[in-house]
Amino acid sequence: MGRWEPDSRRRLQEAALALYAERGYDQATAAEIAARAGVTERTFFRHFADKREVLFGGSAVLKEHIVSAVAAAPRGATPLEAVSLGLAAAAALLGEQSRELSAQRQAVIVATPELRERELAKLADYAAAVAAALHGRGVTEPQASLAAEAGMTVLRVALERWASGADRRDLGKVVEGSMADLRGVTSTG
Amino acid sequence: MGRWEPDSRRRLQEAALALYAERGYDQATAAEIAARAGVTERTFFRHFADKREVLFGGSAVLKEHIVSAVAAAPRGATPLEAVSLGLAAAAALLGEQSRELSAQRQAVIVATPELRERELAKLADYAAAVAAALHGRGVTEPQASLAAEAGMTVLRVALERWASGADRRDLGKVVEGSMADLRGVTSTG
DNA sequence: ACGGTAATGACAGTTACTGACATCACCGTA
DNA sequence: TACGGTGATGTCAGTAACTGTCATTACCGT
Repeated sequence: MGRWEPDSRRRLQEAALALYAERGYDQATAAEIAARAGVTERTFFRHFADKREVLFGGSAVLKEHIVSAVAAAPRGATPLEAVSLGLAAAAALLGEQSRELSAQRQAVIVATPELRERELAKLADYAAAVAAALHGRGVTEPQASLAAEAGMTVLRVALERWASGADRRDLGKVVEGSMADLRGVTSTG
Repeated sequence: MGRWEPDSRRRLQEAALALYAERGYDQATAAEIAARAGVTERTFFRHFADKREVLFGGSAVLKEHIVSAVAAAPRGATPLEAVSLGLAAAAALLGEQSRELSAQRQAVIVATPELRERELAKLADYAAAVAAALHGRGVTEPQASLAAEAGMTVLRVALERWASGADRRDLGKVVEGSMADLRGVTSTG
């Protein structure tokens, strides 16, 4: 550890979310965020590749949880059932944080095109990893990619409904409901 | 029209694709693209919001085609059937261009994270418009969003398979096949 | 001939991001 | 206890994406 205040990474994340929420993403400079966190701008970019990434600091952990759950699904599970288990794991992890904080983060993302782009890219990254996990379960292309992509779509739709308050249930329940809706759409349509 | 060489927009698009393909996206500066097109850097940014957008110049037209086809689907069509008609329209439009040019463009996009992000954002934008068109057909949420998102996923997966040469059939056929795969995955899984 | 207009050029300025080097506390070890 | 290695940070210069503003110029209708 360094000799300065510890947790600079966490402080940067909190400062960024606060500033983005206060005055908007593009009105907040990296230098300002760093100053609020008590470090220099250079340190900001040592911890995060760019201004967007600071809001997605936990994505690697989330990805690992999802992939592990998919890989650990019972042998008999169908591809989409395995994906559903991954989504449940994601919901459990995301549900740990306060709904209020998640809602603030999601509000900033929804309000900022650049951040929405990044969120989509993260989900696409998860989808690729899930597809690889499905390959490991013997699922072939393009079924693996389609199941993974469909699952991430379900997660995103559910997350939006949950964070916006449109659905008051627990995130896990919202995810389950959205997955059921997807099945309904694709089986009858 | 202006008094200089016309078609500056098209020239910029061609110059950008060529330079991105030659030396990579981040090794090509906006100034270089503009110079090759015979204009100044400022003109580049008058035609395109940023360095990425120059590869997505036809997206508004494509979006219109998709939405129109969805809206014009027969009354009895299910949501996913309507979306399928939109995908067919997209495939028809994209199939007009030479497969070689499309493949070059797709190769650049696949090789560049920033461009992949933008492509995902474009597809998400199409999905939102398609969902709105489905609303106009009486489809409610979340079925409309899920059908639209699933459709755009199918389009993306099919486009990758087609442009990469993994599937030698016409784009329309590849799209149909991917849609059938999605139905298979979600009905049995 | 003339005034309006749309596209472009010219140019200064901000800011995201990078590379290179210096600095400083901590830690193991002699 | 002194000492060298290490990791995180500071400092500073530099590139390039993008923006605002104003001047310029051909075309077009009257």
